[in-house]
Amino acid sequence: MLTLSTVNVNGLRAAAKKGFLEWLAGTGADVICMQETRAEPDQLPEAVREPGGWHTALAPSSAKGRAGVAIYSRAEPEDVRTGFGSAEFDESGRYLECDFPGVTVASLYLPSGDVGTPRQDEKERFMKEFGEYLADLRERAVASGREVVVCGDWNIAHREVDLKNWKANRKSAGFLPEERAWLTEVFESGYTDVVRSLHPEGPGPYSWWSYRGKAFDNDSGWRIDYQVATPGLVARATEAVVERAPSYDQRWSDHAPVTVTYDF
Amino acid sequence: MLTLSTVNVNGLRAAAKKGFLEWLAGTGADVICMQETRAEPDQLPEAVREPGGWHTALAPSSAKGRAGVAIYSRAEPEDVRTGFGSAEFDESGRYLECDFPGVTVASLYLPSGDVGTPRQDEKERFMKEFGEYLADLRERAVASGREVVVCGDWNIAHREVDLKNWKANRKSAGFLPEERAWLTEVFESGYTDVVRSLHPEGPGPYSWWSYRGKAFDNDSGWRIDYQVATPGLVARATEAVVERAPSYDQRWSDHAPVTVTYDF
DNA sequence: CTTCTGAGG
DNA sequence: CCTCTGAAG
Repeated sequence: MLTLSTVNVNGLRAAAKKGFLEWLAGTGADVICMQETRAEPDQLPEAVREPGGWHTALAPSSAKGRAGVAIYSRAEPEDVRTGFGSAEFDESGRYLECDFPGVTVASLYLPSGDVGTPRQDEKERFMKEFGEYLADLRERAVASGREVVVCGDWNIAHREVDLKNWKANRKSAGFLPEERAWLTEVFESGYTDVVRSLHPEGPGPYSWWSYRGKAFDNDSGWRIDYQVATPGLVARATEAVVERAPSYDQRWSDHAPVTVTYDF
Repeated sequence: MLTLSTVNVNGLRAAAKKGFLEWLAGTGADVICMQETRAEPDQLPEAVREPGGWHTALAPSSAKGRAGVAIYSRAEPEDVRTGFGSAEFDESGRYLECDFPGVTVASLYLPSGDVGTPRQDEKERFMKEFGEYLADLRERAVASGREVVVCGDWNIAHREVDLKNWKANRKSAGFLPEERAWLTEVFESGYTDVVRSLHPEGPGPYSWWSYRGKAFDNDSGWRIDYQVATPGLVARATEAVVERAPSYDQRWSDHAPVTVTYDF
């Protein structure tokens, strides 16, 4: 049994002040992938950087206060690797892999952008490079008989059922035709969207609600956090939940943890 | 009877969220001089920009989020003037005058600096220019039979009794020999430190406690907020209080209001 | 609306 | 330690 959680914490320091550590103490997950830690290891309190019972792998961004991914695991990883061989992105705190027996778990934070801005161009460059890496990763997994799951904030809603307001967002970054097409390619290249495979019907479950306006209270959310896995894992996935907070004030991030149990 | 308060609000927007408006509603002051408003008029909520029963004169800095002085008064001023004729400082939100019958009330926010930094050089340039202006202001007051009081954050403790830890601060900006000498000059040129004249004994009353460490709880304060007045007002000053908050959490600024009643 | 930063205090 | 800012989300 392997239970995997992924959550964009929107600042690990802020999250820790608002309840992340209580969630961590209560979770049954074996591995937790985090995104947007937005901190150097030295900036984190001890209880966050090295919580008892967990091994922690951190990949901060070279730009202070930006991005940053991490993987916490009850078992010590066999190997830890940062980046995916990209000159542009390997120091940007967006990708981290940990190997466990028979399975590689990755934490991904795909750039977010706004249409017509340099950040959106960056997102597109990332998608291109990372897509190629995913193909390579899969080939190596097949060759070595390992499974792979890439957990994280992909910053793209795949289909209309993956966001509350798809009509209003047809021209919004995160739901652009080219972004959706890219995800489709990923999902047709030997990787599967595990939550959707367990819950074929939408709408949702959403995993992100903007802090702006009343998005959370109106459940005006997006499903942009995924566990994207190779077939051996998909076949063994038994349960998926999005741990939506009970109320606005009980949130410690604008994203909710996406947790999947694998009979592995 | 004229009651005058002066207080560095350390961000009028923040202060308003923490109790400034309640203090305003309860004060018996007729005129309130404020410093470090740190806001453009448009950034202020209506209840702060135009509270009922008050006339408000604002002199924001041209640099957003910095400095800024204001004068609130129950009576409408006869005249309002910003700056003191300085090319360098007139747009910096550091000086504002309001005329009332027989008396000119000014709100002053003297720059603060750190030894060896450009800000300290700026403070020194300000002291020099403003010292000359004070002499001129006094001459005009004498000639026209008006009184003058310059209220504000002068960012200088005058004597050893004016801060808790004078020995440790002999080389600190705000208690440098040259700054203290400058204040002595002011106080020997026809202006008087009204609070000290009513309370000749120190230590204190302090008007500022750093937010750092336990300065407030230890009463490790500085007296840097003054009402500096011409003789006709000094002679009529009957009572002076520093409205130190009852506890750390009840503060809405790191400074306390300094309130003087004049039998005028 | 929130989290960072860095300047300023 | 606190309040702004501006970038970012």
